[in-house]
Amino acid sequence: MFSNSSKYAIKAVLFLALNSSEENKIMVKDIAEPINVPQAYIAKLLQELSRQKIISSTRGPKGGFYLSEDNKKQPLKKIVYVIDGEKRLTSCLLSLEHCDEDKPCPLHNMAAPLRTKLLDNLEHKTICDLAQDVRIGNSFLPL
Amino acid sequence: MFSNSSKYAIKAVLFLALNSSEENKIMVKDIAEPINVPQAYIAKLLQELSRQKIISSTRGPKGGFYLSEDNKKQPLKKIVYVIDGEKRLTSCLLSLEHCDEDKPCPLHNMAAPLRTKLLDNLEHKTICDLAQDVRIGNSFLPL
DNA sequence: GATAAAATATGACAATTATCATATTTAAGA
DNA sequence: TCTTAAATATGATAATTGTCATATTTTATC
Repeated sequence: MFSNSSKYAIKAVLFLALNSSEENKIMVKDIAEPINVPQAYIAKLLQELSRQKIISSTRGPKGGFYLSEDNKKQPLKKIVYVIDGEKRLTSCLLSLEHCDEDKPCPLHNMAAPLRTKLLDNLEHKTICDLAQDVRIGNSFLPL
Repeated sequence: MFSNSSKYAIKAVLFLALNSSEENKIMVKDIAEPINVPQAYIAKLLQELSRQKIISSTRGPKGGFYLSEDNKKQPLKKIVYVIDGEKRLTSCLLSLEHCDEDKPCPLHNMAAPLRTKLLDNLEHKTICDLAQDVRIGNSFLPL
């Protein structure tokens, strides 16, 4: 479904949503440990997310990663698209060129509606929605 | 979603469902071409499927691959499980150990019901169901 | 300014997955 | 029984993804 990298990225961003703010930046080593991802690996992903403006960062002493209010309003889909690329979630289940609603491939009718629904969820669920679910006990850590 | 190998395997099995029978076996080279998969690659997959009794084969002159009546009644899920393993379709979306209905991870509520439905479809849709869809024009080739 | 603490850029290494090649075994038919 | 045509077993190579290491740049503070 998602690549390992996307899973790690989602975990990191959710952690930031729950624990960081513009006034409370978090260093990569303090992110890596609680989300159970190797530090060097998550560092690379965080850099990419930062470059793509999905998360925020400042360097130097007292620096670190955090989510701005704007960052928190982004849909989950953005994370996956940046890390895995769009195709991973949207291409035909059999990777056929000529599969669409008019000429559905043999798996299309069975799976496409479900995937469309998933895409829709990823598009409308924001980072802060996810964080809120955790806060009110609709979903659970640890990551 | 599925690995490349699973996609290839599904295409090959569906091709056999539509074109082979115990009396009409098909050689690997005559499968590879119409489904657009490299011959050496699909050969290896067909061997694995045969070993797992998902398809049938005989060697020697006049040999080849085919589906027995029993083979055709198998659900799609079998193919994917044999090639990709069960975990690929059933493990937590974030690969968390402690995610289940009681303690759903932050993505679980959003995605798990959809995946359950997909699993259910894969379990109940048989090879011959797929072939029938093609025959009656509910879905389309080429593969 | 000098120093130190942080992210950033870059690239090397490892593991997994995809792809290709070939020698061996089996079965049909002359 | 010999030859030939097929799958089978095995393993080599290539590409992608995941993992790790480190030199560079930026910024805060003394």
